[in-house]
Amino acid sequence: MPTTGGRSPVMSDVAKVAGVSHQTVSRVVNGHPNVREETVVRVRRAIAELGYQPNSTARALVTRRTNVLGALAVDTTLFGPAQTLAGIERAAREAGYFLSIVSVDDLSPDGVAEALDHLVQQAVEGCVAITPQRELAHALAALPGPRPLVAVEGGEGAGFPVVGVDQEQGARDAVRHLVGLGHRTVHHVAGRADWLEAEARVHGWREELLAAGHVVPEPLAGDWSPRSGYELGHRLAERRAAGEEVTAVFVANDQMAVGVLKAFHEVGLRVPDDVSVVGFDDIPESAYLTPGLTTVVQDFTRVGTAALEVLLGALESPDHADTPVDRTVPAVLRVRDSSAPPSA
Amino acid sequence: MPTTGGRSPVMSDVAKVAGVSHQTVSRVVNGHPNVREETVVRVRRAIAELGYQPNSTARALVTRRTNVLGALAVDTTLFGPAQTLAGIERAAREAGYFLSIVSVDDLSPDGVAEALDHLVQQAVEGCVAITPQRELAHALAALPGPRPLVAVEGGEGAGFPVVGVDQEQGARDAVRHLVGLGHRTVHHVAGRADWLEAEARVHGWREELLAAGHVVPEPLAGDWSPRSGYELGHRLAERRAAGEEVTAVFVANDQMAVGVLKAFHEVGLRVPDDVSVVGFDDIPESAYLTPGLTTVVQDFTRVGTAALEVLLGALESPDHADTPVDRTVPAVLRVRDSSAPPSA
DNA sequence: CTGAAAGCGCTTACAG
DNA sequence: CTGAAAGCGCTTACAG
Repeated sequence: MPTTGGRSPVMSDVAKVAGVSHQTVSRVVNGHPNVREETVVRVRRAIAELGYQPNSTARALVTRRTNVLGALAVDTTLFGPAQTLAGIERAAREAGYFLSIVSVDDLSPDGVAEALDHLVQQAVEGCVAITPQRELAHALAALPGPRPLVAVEGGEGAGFPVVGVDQEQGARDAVRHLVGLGHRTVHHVAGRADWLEAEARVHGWREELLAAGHVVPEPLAGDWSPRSGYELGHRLAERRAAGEEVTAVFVANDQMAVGVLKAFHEVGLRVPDDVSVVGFDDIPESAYLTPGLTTVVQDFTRVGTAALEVLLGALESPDHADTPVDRTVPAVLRVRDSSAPPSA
Repeated sequence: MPTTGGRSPVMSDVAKVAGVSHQTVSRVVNGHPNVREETVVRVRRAIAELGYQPNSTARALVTRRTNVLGALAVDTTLFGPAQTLAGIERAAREAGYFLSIVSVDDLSPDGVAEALDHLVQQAVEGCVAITPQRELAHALAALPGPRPLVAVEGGEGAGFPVVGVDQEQGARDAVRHLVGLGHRTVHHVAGRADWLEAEARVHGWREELLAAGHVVPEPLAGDWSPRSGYELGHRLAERRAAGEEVTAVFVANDQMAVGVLKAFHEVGLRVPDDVSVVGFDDIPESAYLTPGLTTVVQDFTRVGTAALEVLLGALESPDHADTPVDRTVPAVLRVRDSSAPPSA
């Protein structure tokens, strides 16, 4: 068996064993036509014999293509971002790309700049950014960074394509469902005020209520956490106890809905008999809460896939980078047991 | 302003502007000593002026260091793996490395081999593998792949360091808590049989029960999902209705515990009055379930950090790569409202 | 169908 | 303290 003296084999080692030049090895490795079948076989055999692995760094240097895509994630600890990231990863791998991730903990301009720099240093060919916060989306637009870039759930009009779930439509569907059940108004426990998704859901909720000719109560500002849902649930219960008409609540995510449910349970408010509750996200637990939570499903996998599709498109035809692509994934209402007509 | 005619500036462009050789630019970029202060200033200025970014690919080719670490993840959609990955990412970034992730959907030897190959192709300098399934851990040990490698929650004795939470101790603590409350036995809803963590929790549960001189009931095999918890919860309720003594249940994760809680609620079994329930993981929802779930906390962030520490150690001293550094992060019982003494 | 030459953008000795 | 030379492992024209 041929040896390379301890170091890992390079292309010319394979060439030597196969009795050809290293260019021919390169042709075989890259599947070029115009190589004699017999030569291909000989080279293949030499490759297998030596356990040769092409050096991707050397290839990248000359082709100027690193084959790596970047993902800028905000908090992969949250359900949505984690799901989306998984979808992106899978789509990237299937497209033959490597995926390098960097999460940004620090949302200050400096923090974001540093994260972007991390990606640029790595010479990613493109990047998808999960940018749910308004601040982040703006920083991204202003800063130099990897291009092309597509944003997930970021704000529109920032100069790059945006892919995301139709938050407003999802919120409207939730409210319409509740209104259709006969509720005369719907309260809202909102997500973090600095998140664009929270804003869009507030907007959809308000618009739908207005369209139905109903009163729009003051929304309660949460932070996505079960704890905030719990606290605001108690706040709503107090309002109800004080005489306000609280018969239906649209909660901006399922985790907060868990807290709302607990608060209502503690004060003896029955769901859905006394108050209906609708969430957003459809986390795995939602169907198995008591009662099963009516919610708005976001298909994060599809968002991830769509984001990568748009990115790949921009990579292939940089000129058409602003071609209109299908960037919005519909949200789907899933009715379970936590919503019902108001009791008479 | 100097131009580079459209292409991005390279080291020799900077050299020209600064009036030095490109080697001197290299010295400045890499912070080498023995460069005249005035020269440093000139070079720095030229770098800023041109917006020069060193080409990491070219550097990697000659230094043979890519500065990228790999992460092999199994299902980043699950709570634990996602958290761990986030911890690894942060630790890698702080150590100055890039992190490339590849998730493996297909657990067959071929699927795992492909995922490993993806990492090898990328010339990662090291890799951490989140390998909760027995099969995956074994495949990893048998297959060629990136080295050094550290496994998270993988099986011991596979030839590489393993970092993880002490599952068995966590399970024992949960059971001891329940037994200490006065329960004469504790039932168990287990996780997926092919997961090492599920196995370790079963083992800890059994050992503790045995140590306390109690009967060990047949465990019920779930799959981590709320749905399986729900179905098995009903199974347990039936057993109880049939006269079996079911007063305490240790559920292998919180998501299944959610399902168990729902099942018990449906048949009118009160928690903790009739049956105590203890989970595992401490997902964000757990404190806000009804009742608040007693559970075993896993510090995934710490696991991720520890994994990277071990990997970095192996990178620095390859000779001591097999030093026994199997690191174990303790699990911590968090008592809430779902566990209480058995009713008389 | 195949090989000799050049070069991708750096770093590492080696001189001076 | 600084520069000329060589080379990392590939791919891309260019010949033949």
